[in-house]
Amino acid sequence: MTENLNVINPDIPSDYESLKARISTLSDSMPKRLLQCARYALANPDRIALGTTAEIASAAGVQPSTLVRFAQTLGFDGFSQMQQIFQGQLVGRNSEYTERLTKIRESGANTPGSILSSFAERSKQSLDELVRQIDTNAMQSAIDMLTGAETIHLLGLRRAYPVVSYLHYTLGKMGVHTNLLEGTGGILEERLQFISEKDALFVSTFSPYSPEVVELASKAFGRGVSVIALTDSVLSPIARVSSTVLEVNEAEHGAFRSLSTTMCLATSIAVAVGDARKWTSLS
Amino acid sequence: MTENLNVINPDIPSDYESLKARISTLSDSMPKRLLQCARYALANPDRIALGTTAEIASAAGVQPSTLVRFAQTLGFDGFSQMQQIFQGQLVGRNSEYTERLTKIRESGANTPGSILSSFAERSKQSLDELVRQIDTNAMQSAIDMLTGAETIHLLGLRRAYPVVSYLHYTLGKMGVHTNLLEGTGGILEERLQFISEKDALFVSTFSPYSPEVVELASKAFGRGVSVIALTDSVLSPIARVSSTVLEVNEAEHGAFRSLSTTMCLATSIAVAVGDARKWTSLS
DNA sequence: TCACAAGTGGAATATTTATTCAAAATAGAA
DNA sequence: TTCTATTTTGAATAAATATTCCACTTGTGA
Repeated sequence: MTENLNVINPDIPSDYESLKARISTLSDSMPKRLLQCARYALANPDRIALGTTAEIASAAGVQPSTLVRFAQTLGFDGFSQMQQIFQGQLVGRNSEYTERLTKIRESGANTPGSILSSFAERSKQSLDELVRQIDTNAMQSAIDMLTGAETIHLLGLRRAYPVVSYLHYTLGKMGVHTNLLEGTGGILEERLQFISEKDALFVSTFSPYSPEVVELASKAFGRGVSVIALTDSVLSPIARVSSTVLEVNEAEHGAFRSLSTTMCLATSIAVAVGDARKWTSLS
Repeated sequence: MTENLNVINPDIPSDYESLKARISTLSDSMPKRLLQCARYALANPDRIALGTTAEIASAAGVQPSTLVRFAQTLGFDGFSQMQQIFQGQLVGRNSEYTERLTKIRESGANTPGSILSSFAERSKQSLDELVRQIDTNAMQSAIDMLTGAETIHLLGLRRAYPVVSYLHYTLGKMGVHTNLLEGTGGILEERLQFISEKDALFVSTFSPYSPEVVELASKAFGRGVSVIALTDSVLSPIARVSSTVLEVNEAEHGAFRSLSTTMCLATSIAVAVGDARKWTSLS
């Protein structure tokens, strides 16, 4: 490991922006090969972040040792230390959120305001991730299935219940025929007979997954019903018994998870389905 | 370098999506530690991309060698080969993401992606607003009332129902005694008698406000019960009949509103109350 | 309960990777 | 040109990292 001195050494750029600034200042007085490094680094930051000295050096047309000298010229101990800055940049957008979060955490204890800010920050982060990671094909096929269904059956217990009850409300308001499956155990099982193959089953469950929900979905799926699952991981047991899986990583604060992101996705789906139904019913 | 064989070996996932699919398929037959790796990898892909076996292993609570076995189970030669897939994902996404966003904005059409990103964008704005505009005094007094209450009665219909049902679940999980008021009209009215003055009533309603909710809150308030209202405007009829008002401006897309922001606030309150109760019950 | 298979931990090893260093090359000044 | 100060090179070295291997543990079916 590197010395602790570095942490307080003001000569070491601590983020990508200041590193870029440093490079541009020093580039005037740089000899040929170091300039070559500078150009390459600014043009291919991703490669610096992920590559090894050997790979990068050969791509930039210099020696590995030159790369080390380059990093040292900029104030770093060596190449590895500089590389971390490039890696931080690659992780990208998240850095601004984590920065604000540490500020919130530093600023003090569990005041209502700080809890709220923390949840809000994480929710925003989580929303970004949602848009970035969403499988639009899966989303489209979910919407198609829900649009084509005669009745949409909705199933979700515990934390997932608010999600499906909101879908029930929203879809209902748009004139889509929905059926909210409630109750547990045997009562729930009995509902299965009312789900026809022309229908769709929208099911949601999060870790720790409700066994009764998975089981009912599994039986419906086995009978040929379109099953759309909204869950938190592809490892979810529901993933194996559904036609389409929508994955969402919910924001959390300590051990507690909000529903912000999940609700955003659910609402979007409801609106898309409502929209699609409107067009098909008009024709 | 690895053997060329790997390039044509169909058993090796070549991109992040197929890797995820592979993990999902094989996770059934995975023993404890490998499952642990699988979960960690899916939850922290960035760390897999950038970390060393030692770092990742300790973060995931396994041995470095287990990480290697995990990669081999998925068909890779070793950890390093698997890591490349995660790195590829990391590089691709930033550029892809912005690219996708501009495409969505340009097209303007109501594709699933555009609806989702619009909701997500507005939700983020709305969350910012929430943190900025929240009346922390009101929030604190709401938390105090809910903490001091013997039983917390929860009331909300239509769009507000998911909010209170989520509070019901979350508070319940923290050991807080709650009572979710359901039904409409006369049935609802009858519940009033079970609300004691030592209790608190958490009520939520949004425009167009449910008359039955306002009426029940009004009666409870008249009888001296602490009423905490979560609504969308200080002009809400519920504001005049409650001890504390929490206001939230929800994100909307066209005529449709999400519940992201409201859920964020509700969760924060639940966590704060759970926290406060823990301390008071300990003393 | 036993025997056997499967899985796991962690030290030992092999490999890769960063870094150093001294010799060689280059550029600049007189 | 010659001398000196810089810069570069690339092999040598040190550090780190991934991977293997085997003793040990855990689980399983008879």
